[in-house]
Amino acid sequence: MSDELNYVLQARREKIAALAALGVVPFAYGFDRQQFAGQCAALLGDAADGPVVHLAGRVVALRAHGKTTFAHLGDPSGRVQLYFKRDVVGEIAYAVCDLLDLGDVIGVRGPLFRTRTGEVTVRVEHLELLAKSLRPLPFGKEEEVDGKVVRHAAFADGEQRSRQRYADLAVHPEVRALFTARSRMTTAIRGFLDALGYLEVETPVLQSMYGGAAAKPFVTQHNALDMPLFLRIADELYLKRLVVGGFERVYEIGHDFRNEGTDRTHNPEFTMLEFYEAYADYTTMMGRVEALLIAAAGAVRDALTAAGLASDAPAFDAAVLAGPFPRMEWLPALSQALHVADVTAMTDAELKAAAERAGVHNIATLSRPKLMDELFQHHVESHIERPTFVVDYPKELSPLAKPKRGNPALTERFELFARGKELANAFSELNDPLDQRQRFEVQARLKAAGDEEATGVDEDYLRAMEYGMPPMGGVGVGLDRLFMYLTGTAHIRDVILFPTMRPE
RNA sequence: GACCCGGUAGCUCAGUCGGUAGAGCAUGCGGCUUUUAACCGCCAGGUCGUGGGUUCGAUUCCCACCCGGGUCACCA
Repeated sequence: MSDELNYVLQARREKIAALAALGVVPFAYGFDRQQFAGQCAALLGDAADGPVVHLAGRVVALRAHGKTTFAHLGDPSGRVQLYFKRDVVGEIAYAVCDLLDLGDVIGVRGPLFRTRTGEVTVRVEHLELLAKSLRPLPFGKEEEVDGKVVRHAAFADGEQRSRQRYADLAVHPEVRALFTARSRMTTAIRGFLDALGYLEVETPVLQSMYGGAAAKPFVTQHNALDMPLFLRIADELYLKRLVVGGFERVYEIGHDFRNEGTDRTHNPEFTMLEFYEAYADYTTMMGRVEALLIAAAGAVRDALTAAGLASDAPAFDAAVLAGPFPRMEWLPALSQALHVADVTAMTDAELKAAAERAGVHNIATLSRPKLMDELFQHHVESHIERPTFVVDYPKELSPLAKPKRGNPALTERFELFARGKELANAFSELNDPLDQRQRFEVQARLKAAGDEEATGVDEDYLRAMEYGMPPMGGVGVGLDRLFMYLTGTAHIRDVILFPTMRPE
């Protein structure tokens, strides 16, 4: 998009001069707003005439009829019609009205009344231009059909809507409502954890050693210290240090960064919730996750309902979200899906043949547990529709989880799935520093062998653990994906205000 | 990273089997003092993503690149 002034932009700039000739400054310092558009209907009630209102907002529709003009003013509460009549506002103000454009930010004052067609309207007596719009916002025209708003020639280019989210938001109230719902969801999650005595903390984004997950990091450089720093790929190791320190229930909501490709479920920076609770095991955490999800869904449902956006998305599905969520054991579920008595009894050749049929790639390079994991993803995970806990993962797939009591081949780990996607991942956390050191060393060897996602030995973390780390349960929840699930949104870019994109 | 699709006016799109492009809305001008996808009339508006190539001539065909989307790979 060029910044050269085309005829449209030029015309708006010329209006600045015309306004100056009328003695009007096109950019104000403030306005004494006393009501919102959404209140007007109630203020007028059934009467033909109502009280004077002071409103501010953006001109979202404009219809000039010579010596009268109709417009709609949009503000955070909704929109209301404005009626400008030359005999009422006066010559000067009407001249200003004639210079109004779609998108201008204005303040108005005047009494409410009802038009011939019954619409609640402000009979504008006083008009203030608060910010002249010098660039046309991509408003579509709207009409009401059977009570529903139909938008014509709307701003539809997904790329531009993401790049210019300010314009997307300005012309699409329902997009504002969606992001409002996201904010309410986060608030509800904070409230849920705070009520349980959790402490919200902040841990480093810039780390000299990254860990807590397997992912390629972003690297940056600290000039004064002359050293490389990594953007965190997980919060986990710092939060668990805090449990050692005596903060027994901690959580953090923040961005993690992973240097990977983008697609409909991946953005290089994304919002992660992690929470850790001393003396809890994964069973306790399962209950926490279930209650947290229900609380989050309630907040999303309430916010969307308030905006008139009730739908059939999962947040509105009482049956799905009532709990308790079904539980499914990893090994028996896989055995059942493969129609065998015990998947662990299958030979390597049988597993590979099954993987072949499932369309798994690079089968030759995969270990037995990885093959089984691929089969699990293909045959089980992708078919899970309603929120379901998958419990007790094989040890090889869960390097950070404690062995399962009574069956050391498994770990005390669960993941929550819905609509075929992972929503949460949790364990009874490993708190044995000797075991932890061995696992770090395995990672270090992988890293030395060229594995870009492996991490090194975090000596400081081991030192913390050696001081004595209480047993604890820990959970990670990707909030972008949780919100996507609850709202039925297909693309992560549609739930992130400013998704990562190449520059134009 | 591979493959497929797309990029034309401010917005939404059409089109040119190769002869420098159209519509609706928006903008500008004129008319209209209760309209609501307001209406009526007139005008203007485009390096057809960028750079090369073929050609008398390229927005159209070819190549490369840029940006986006989709599928796959990757993402324990």
